[in-house]
Amino acid sequence: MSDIRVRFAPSPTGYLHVGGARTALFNWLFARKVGGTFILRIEDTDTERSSEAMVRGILEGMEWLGLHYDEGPFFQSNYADKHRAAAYQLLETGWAYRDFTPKQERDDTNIKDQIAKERVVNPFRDLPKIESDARAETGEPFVIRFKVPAEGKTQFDDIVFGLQQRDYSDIEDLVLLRSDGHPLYNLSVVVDDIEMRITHVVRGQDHINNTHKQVLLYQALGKPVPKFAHLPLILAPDKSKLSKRKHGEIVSVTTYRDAGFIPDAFVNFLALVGWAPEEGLAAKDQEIFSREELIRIFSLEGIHKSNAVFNFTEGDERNWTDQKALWMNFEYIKTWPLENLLPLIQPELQKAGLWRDEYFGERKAWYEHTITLLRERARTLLDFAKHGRPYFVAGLDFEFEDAAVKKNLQKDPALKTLLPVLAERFAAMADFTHDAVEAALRAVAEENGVKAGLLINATRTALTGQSVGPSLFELVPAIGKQRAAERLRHAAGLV
RNA sequence: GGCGCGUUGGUGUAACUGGUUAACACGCCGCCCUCUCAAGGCGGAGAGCACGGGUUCGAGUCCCGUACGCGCUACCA
Repeated sequence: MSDIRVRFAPSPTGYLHVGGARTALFNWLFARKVGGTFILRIEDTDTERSSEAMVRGILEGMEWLGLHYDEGPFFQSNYADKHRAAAYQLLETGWAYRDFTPKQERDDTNIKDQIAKERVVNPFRDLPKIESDARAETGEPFVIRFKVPAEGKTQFDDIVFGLQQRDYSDIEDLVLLRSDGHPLYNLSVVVDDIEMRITHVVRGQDHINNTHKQVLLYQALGKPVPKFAHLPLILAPDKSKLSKRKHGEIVSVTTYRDAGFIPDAFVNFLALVGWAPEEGLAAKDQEIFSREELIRIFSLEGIHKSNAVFNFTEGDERNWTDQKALWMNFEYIKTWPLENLLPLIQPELQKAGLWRDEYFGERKAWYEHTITLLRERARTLLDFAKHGRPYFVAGLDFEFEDAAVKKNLQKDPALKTLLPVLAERFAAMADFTHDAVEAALRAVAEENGVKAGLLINATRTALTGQSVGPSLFELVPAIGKQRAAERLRHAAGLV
């Protein structure tokens, strides 16, 4: 195992955002690739916005994606003492100062804007230490601010964005400790990353500005600066930042779990937004990658700089999320090894009350064959219970779609007599196979002077209640002789 | 406003250190197959690489400017 250590550090917002999921994924891939350590740390220093329930959403998302962490979850709030100590250390070493400006004054946005615009130097910045200590002694409230040097600039070489520089004059004296003694984000992050010996910080591009501040903190604390890789953002179709408030459930990965996505498919999709394998590492134009392949070919250098758009149509039920993600899921359902797929389908059938343990035993062959039939047309895992219901229930415990009944059963009154005829023919068959069923059905059609198609489509609806589905002669044997005959007789009543 | 970053078809991406008619996938359209719907096969439309200048024999690839977009600009994270 190498000594490379990375972390994913979400704030507990109650759900794992797709952008966050990709950040987690890239950290995970990188760690696995180099044999490093992947750490999960919950940034809950803002106690007002944190709760256990909020954390659970994150954990659930990680779990579903299969992004297992080697250490954690750590909770940043547990280390507040260390963060505070660091703030006081910086105060002692002269890298920070007490700011006694009353809070009300600071909360006034007009005053704040003015200070920012005119680059007003904080009056407490150079308050003599003795005086500062004395005022603190009397109980006068203060915040601890970092003292950004007057001249010079920060710089770091971002793995994705290249050399980044910032004049000190463009960085404000950030608050390290609130007046209630609460440590703030930039300080906490740096102290924790030092403590956890993080070597590579891989996070969203929206943190680039913070990074300059953090570099300063590392230096003031006399610690080595880790390497940084900032990721481009994932935007909504209107190019605005993807947010739950604005875009709803589509941003939460649990939505994809609940919508019947295969986690590997979603991971595969996510990996390809903002990143592509470097030439030669993967087959040209390859897009389907297993986790193992992704780990093998992943590199931070392959991440690109421009933001990506997550393409979906609001209000469109079929294209409720990115079409390529949808396609990817379908592709996995269709082509994944059956033994991978089966464990994901079982819970879906159980939820719908369709599961029978004999699918593991004497009905195994039938079950697996039926699943291979259904997977051809399933777009999500949910479809196995939805479209598959007629295959798994006894009798007539499934829905007849109105449109299907109208289109295929009520199309020709002759079906009223033909369906029972077909039922009897089926019931009398010894060999209920694809070819035998086809021969029987075509014979009935010919004897009665109707087109086979009429009977075929009517039979499909009779047996499944649906107008679409697998090839009929595959379908009928899967339903079986008994149920097929029974459903055909029943359907005659619907004509 | 300030600071930073970005810009290849509708979307995601490709195009070795500048070198043939800018490639692939999703989506879209059409044809074939066909018992339905998909899938699959074949074909097509769709960007001349944000725009304007340069450098060069030659630029999507280098330089400058403009526009647009995005991020950050808290005693939030």
